[in-house]
Amino acid sequence: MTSPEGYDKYAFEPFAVTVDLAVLTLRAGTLQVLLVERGQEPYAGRWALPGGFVLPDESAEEAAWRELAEETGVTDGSGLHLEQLRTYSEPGRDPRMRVVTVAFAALLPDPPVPHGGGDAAQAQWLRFDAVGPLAFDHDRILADAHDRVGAKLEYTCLATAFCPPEFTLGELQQVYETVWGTPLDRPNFRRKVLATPGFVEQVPGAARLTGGRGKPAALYRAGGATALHPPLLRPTTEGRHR
Amino acid sequence: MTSPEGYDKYAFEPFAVTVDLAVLTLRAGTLQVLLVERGQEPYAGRWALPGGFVLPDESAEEAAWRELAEETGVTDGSGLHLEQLRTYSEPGRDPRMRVVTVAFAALLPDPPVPHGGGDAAQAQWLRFDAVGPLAFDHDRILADAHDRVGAKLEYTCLATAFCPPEFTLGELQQVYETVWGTPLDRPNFRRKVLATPGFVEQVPGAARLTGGRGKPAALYRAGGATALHPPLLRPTTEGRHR
DNA sequence: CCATTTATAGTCGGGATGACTATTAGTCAG
DNA sequence: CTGACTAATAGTCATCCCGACTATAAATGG
Repeated sequence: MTSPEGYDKYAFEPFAVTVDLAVLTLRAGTLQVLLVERGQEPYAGRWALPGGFVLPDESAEEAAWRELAEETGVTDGSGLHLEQLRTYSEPGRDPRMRVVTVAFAALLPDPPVPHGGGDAAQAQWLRFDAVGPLAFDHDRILADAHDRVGAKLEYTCLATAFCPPEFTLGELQQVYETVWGTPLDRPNFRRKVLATPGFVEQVPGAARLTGGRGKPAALYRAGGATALHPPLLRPTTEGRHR
Repeated sequence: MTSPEGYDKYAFEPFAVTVDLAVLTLRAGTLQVLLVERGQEPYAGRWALPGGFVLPDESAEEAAWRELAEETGVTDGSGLHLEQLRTYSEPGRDPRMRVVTVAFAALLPDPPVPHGGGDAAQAQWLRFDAVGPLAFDHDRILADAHDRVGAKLEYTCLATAFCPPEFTLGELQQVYETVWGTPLDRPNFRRKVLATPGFVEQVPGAARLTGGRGKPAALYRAGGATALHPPLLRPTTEGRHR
């Protein structure tokens, strides 16, 4: 029997606890992931999610923020989304020893962080759809992160976490299209977003030319809302969602 | 630096890893939680979520199933929903030592499990809305479980996990009303559920009188679908969702 | 100055949903 | 037996959301 009351009477096995980060961003219209190349066995030469041990005096969340700063160089977490995904604890997931990992998903706007800011190993942005098999169970973690982000786009304002502080509705739409892998109708997307109170608010006078061509677009910033009601559902493909 | 590559070179702190279970059921039209009374400090005499250590050779999921069986006496997990919630790892959450807990939410149909089936301490069903302050951070875990279940009712078929194998639409509606704490319009609920392919399927000839009074209701069982498209949103209260 | 590109405005029909009303089929009290 | 009461089921109706589409505006580059 293993009741938590029995700390003194019953043995328990200590585990190593780590965090693993699925750091996602949108670069040049593609979804990209921050990965590090492993130098040692097991899985030497393979790509892996950045991560590390949880220190004795910090929570998994704090460890995740710390690792994120170490790998990307981000110093202020403002406008940056970090969210716990789930915990992976299969006994054999690390061949060396028993490691329980708390996985996080992090979302960054495009231009920032030239990565490798600190002493950390060379972290690299790779295209999400081009990552080969990763080390450990990181394929699974990354897939779960993608699923979660895709689902949360439907019913939260999460998409703005991929955007710089000011953005056009076209850029916001690109977030949805890229993560979901589906084209969306522009006028309908616009109508929906603007009809959701608190999703975005227009920056008064400003306008930006997306790349030079076409009519200049109005600039928006994230509004105060966090949830979308009703949700912005992706085109019906029948039966999704975990 | 705390790279996972440095197992041999860098120290890490071993943690105790536990699972905690928010076991929910619907009894007599109320949401109830399975709790155990603590006999020892800290929090002696307080109610706590059932849980225990993860054993060396099992995953957190396996530990959760084992604990669930120990506390409730359920032997087959069929028609029983167990889902990982998130992991709580704040350094001070257990005053005795560093304990990282992986929390789960479990959903059971009403009549089963007279609880305390085995050797475990006296597990008791308590009304969800009447639980006092719980031990450790279990209030938070329980609240998170309730939020999660409420949200998943909107876009999954999870509600059937609270129902016996065969149930009436009235009973299914009661699940929604009890968890959400909102009354729903009966004809509209019915229309919505029946219009969602795979949510429920009718049991051919059967009918049951809910309690004796009123017109007998047709019996249904859970269909093959897991997701609801479009979702069954709760009455607009503006701004929910985590 | 015309083709191209992108943003924005607006239209139209169908479907889902909220608010109701009506009917059916039982139990229970007298 | 009969009439209240209860609960399930059927149906109506207006509104709003949404997908599909057309049209216009404002910029660029030949």
